[in-house]
Amino acid sequence: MTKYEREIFAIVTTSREHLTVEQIFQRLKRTHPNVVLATVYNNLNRLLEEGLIRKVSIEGMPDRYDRTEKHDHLVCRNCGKIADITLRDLTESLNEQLGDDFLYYDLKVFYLCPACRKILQEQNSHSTE
Amino acid sequence: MTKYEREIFAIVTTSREHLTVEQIFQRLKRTHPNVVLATVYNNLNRLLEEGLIRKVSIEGMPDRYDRTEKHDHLVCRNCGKIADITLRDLTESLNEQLGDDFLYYDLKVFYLCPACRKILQEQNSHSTE
DNA sequence: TAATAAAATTAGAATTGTTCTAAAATGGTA
DNA sequence: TACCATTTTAGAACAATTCTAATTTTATTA
Repeated sequence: MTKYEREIFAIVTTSREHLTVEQIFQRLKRTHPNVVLATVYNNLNRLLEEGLIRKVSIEGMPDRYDRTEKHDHLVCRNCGKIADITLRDLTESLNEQLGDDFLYYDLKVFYLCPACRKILQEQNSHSTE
Repeated sequence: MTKYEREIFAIVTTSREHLTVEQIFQRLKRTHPNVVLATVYNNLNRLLEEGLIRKVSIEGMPDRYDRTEKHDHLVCRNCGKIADITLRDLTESLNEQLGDDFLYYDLKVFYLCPACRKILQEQNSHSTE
C-alpha cells in the first residue's frame, strides 16, 4: 500500500459521511497540499479493485465512497445525503427466492431527511398563504 | 404530452432492456431522423418529473430508464446488464424496522449473467493452461 | 551504494454524459 | 390571424472521470 492509498483509505473508512472524490481530495490536501486530483482517482480505483472500499451511486450525484462492512443506506430523496442503517439481512431470503447464487445486494431506502422535510414543509405553507 | 414525449415514453416502457439515453436516441431516430439528443434528454427529464418513468443508475455506467411498475433488478457485476425480477416485497418489513415513513426502496441484486459467467470461465481456464 | 526496473504520481488533454442558453419552430387559444 | 406558451434545435458549457506521457518515487538487485 502506498502512502496515498493508505491515507485515502483512512479518510474513506473513518468518515461516516460518504464522501465524494472532491471531498476526499480536499481533505487529503490539508496534509498533502501538492497532491493532485488524478492521484485521488487512481488510488480510489485501486482500493476498489482490491475490494477495500465500495462505491455508492445515487442517481444525479457524483459517486461516493464507503467502507465495505455490510450495511444498507437511507438516502434523502431531496438532498441526496446518505445515512447508514443496518436492516434485516436478505441473503437467506434471496437465496431462497433466486435459487441461483448471487454475489451481493444493494438496498437503498429513500426518504426525506429531517432537514429537508422541514424546508419542504415551510415552502409548502408559504405557497398556500 | 407532446409527440416526442409520447414516443420516448413508448420506447422506454415497451423495451425490457433498460435503455440508455443514447440507445433511446438511436431508436427514436429510426422514425424521426432529425431529432436531436437534447430533445431526448428534455423529454426524459419531463417524464421523470411527471413520474411516468424511472431512472436506474448502476455505478460506472450511464443512466438507464425504466417503466415504473414495482420490480427489482438483477444486475450483472461484469457487463452491467439489468434483468427484471420481482422479489418478495419489503415494504412491511421496512416499516416495521424503520418505524418512520420512507418513500420507496431500491433493491439491486448483483450476479454474473450467464454470458459473462461463460466468458470468465473460459478466460480462467486459458490462463491456467 | 549505484544502477535498473517497476510502480506511482503529476499535469494536462481528452472523453463522456449531461445541462444550459438563446434562437427558431410549433401548438394551441382568444 | 395574432399572440403567448411550450417545445425543439444547435451548439456551447460544464462536471465527472479517464487517459497519456513525462517525471518522480520506491523497490530490487548487482
